Amino acid sequence: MNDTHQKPLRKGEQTRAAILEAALSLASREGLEGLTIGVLAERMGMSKSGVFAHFGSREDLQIGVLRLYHQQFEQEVFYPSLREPRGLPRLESLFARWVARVSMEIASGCIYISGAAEYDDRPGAIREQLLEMVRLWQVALNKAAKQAMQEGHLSPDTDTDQLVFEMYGLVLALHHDARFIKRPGSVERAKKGFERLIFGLQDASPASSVKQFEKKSLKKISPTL
Amino acid sequence: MNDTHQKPLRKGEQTRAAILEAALSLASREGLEGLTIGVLAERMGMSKSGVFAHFGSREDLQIGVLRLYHQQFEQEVFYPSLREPRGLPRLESLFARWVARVSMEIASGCIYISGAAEYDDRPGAIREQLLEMVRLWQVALNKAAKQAMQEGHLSPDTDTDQLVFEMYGLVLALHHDARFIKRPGSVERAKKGFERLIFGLQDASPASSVKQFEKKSLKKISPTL
DNA sequence: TGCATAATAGGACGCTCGTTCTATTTTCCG
DNA sequence: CGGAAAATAGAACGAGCGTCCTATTATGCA
Repeated sequence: MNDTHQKPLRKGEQTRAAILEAALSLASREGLEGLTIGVLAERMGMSKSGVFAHFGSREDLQIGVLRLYHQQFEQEVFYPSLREPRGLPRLESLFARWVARVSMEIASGCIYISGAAEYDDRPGAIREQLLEMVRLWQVALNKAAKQAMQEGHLSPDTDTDQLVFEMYGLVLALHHDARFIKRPGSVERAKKGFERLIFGLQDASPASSVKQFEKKSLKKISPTL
Repeated sequence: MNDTHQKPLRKGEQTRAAILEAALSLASREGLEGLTIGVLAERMGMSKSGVFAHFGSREDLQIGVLRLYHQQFEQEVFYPSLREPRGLPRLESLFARWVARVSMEIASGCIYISGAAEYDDRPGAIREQLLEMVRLWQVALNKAAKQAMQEGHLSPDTDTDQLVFEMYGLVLALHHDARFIKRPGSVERAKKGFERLIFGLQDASPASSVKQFEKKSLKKISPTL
């Protein structure tokens, strides 16, 4: 009953972290559902039970992987973009870093995206955890879009939910074409799509020019746009 | 050596077809990789070996499911759209029917999309089959887009690969938000995205008005577009 | 109606999985 | 250093998997 357990000792946490790293790399390639304790143990040079003991169950391991991924994503994509000025620059940075990360992950795979497919219809703690993270990310994008509106960088009538939907679509298409079809040029297409998307949403009213933000020129799909 | 085998008898093909239908329904929910012979047999009220005998292997079963899905997709989405006049009407029909099918599949799942995630990195006959089908579909969309260009419905400089990329993105986002996040309104967002996409690509040159195709009005994201 | 053959059932196989139990080794603090 | 506690190994479990083999039942043509 009384919580008399001491702070856990060093070695355990250290290997636990190493296991989680290996597990993340494995889950990126094989999917969270394809992550297997046996293979993980082999890759770690440990016994199955040795690995297992660090997590109460496979599900806890998977959730640990999820949390680690989330942490990396925040570190690499979200936080650095907060250093950009709020408004369109920050929104652009979020998208650019997101695309950069996904395109670096082409060989391994984005767990947010592959996980969404795996846990479509599979209730449980893993789905819940993943859902929360993806929601958080979409909310962050939405907030940045709303700020861009408030700053006058985007039209005041912008439907930010729609904007985030389409941004997500571009990244999903990138992931799909690059990773499944293995077609080159997908990164450029995602960027181009975003430029076109933003171009159509920039505020055309003269007042907005006060914000020292000139309407970006569009390397367009169609010159007659 | 000599092919003296007769045309196979009726009953076998009949149950084979029934099994494939059940397998498709199962694979839609659980994924192709989650399709299991035991569960399938149970659902069919047959023995595992009874089911198995109709296919040389699980892989052949999965490929059969894939082919059945493709056939349904063609029947429901592709062929009906060919009755629309070539150009933008046909392209719009393809997209609309595609979206309609995916939104009806929200409870089960689109195998093209879930399969793409599952067979990202898993070489073999299944991936090859799936890849061919998805490529075929993208080529069909591309062809329709090119025709819309030739008919003067879209600007002659339209990058159709880019257009198909973004169309695919919209459907992927629809699938993601509706099926994983279970957020309502995704269908409308996909349609809205497509309208915006097409709006930006319509030919503004006066000559194009000859084609009796007026520039569609846009229920826009942003009224100041 | 018979009879070859197709269709199905039942059981067993080898494998991998997550998990548990117990024993052994390693770690780290008093 | 010594000894409690943590970390790991090793073996075994029960279940589910695809597949194979052999018997049994159902089918459909002569």
